[in-house]
Amino acid sequence: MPNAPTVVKGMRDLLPPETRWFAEVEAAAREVFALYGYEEIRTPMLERTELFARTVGEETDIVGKEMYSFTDRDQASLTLRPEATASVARAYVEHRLWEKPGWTRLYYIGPMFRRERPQQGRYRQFSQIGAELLGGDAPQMDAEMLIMLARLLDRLQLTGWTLYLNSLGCADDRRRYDAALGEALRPLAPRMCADCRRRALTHPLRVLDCKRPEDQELIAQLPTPLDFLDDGCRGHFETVRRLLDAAGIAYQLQPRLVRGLDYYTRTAFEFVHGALGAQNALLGGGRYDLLAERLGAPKGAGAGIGFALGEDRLVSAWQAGRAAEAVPAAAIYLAPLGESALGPALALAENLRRQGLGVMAGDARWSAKKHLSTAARQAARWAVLIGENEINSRQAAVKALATGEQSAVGWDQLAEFFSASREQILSS
RNA sequence: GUGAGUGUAGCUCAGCUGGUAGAGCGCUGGAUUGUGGCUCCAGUGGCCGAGGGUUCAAAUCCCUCCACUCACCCCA
Repeated sequence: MPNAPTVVKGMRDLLPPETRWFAEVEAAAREVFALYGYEEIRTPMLERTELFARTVGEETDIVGKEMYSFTDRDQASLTLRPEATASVARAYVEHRLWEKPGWTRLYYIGPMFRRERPQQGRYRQFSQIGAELLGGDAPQMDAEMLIMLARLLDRLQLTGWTLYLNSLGCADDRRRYDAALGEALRPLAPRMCADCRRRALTHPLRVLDCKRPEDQELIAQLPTPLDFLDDGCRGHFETVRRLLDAAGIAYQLQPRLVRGLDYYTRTAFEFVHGALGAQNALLGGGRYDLLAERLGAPKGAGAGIGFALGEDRLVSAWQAGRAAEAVPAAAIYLAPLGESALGPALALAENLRRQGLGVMAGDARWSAKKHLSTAARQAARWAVLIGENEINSRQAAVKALATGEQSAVGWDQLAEFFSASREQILSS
């Protein structure tokens, strides 16, 4: 097929059975979120470019070079969302959600877009599952969110992850820290790698998570944000840690953990997983006490904490530890033998579906052999053959594909037959 | 944006220092007139990523481009 259109670079088709893994992950997430009182929010995939520039940060890579932006016909600059926290914060402010009683708990599931060079675990369209807990600055919120995340990963029976925890401090701390870091970096930077020398000027915090072993010794001499927490932030962080300990959530203190988005303050965290290659961040998040306020929420009402989980990465890590089992799209395979059987056969299938039984049919022109072969390879549990004999006797030929046992079942007894068999299988 | 690796059948790949294309899987049919996943047999299937160059001769050597992958960067 010459010149046939192909998928856009960095984007991919998710086919069965992979779509099934995604659906399972999403169902588990919804289930766990509900246990903590979270409800779903759906915001548009398109936002004003300005929203991301103001919240994510003008200087970040995401805003600087990774956004899919275009000018609409009315000259408005619009952008395909690179992340959803900004959108949720925007909606929180726009609909004055702080006026509702209690903290606001929202979760979302959906595609995000960043124009990066694709590689393992990194796509230009990728799905994130995230949640935001808004309306307060209590350390209890931070702990609740991390506990919920640990529960979600447990619910998915995912193992092999590590929680990294840090505190970046509040705005004042950050200012003092940035100054001190710049100071400390001046004599050391010339001895570091080219990337670090560049980062020392553009984004000093980033120097901290340089992976070059040669630079580690120098980086170890640099101050970390933890050294500059004021009493309030230190107390906040200590409480979060105490609550995690009490809940039995293991974590690693990672003073050099840095978050990429500008709006983060205080608690920052990341769950990494060993089976993900270079892009090992399974989910990341943190507190953003000023985000919503900057978008117009009254002072104090906009504080919150949130996370985003890379659904594609989660599915990939999840699948890495499981054997693929053949699951039928429908348990019953209907084999109409010949065009003349088609009418009654389809009516029968429809009757079964009315009882909640899944039925998939094969082409009436196929041979019985081809039907059985197809049924078996589609992992169906039963094949129901309807031909002239069956129509004359009003008895369907039902074959259990696992055992090969075949029996004649009256048309009216079919639904009952399958229901009974299903219970038998489930109880055995 | 930078670097490296790889492009041969629908898929996974073989094809040595140039002589004009192969396997396994898949798919179709048969062994089995209405009975399966196994087995056996047969068949189907490729402008060897694209363009140019060297040569009597290029999948193979050289150049350019394109695509994919991984890594850097950055992040979920």
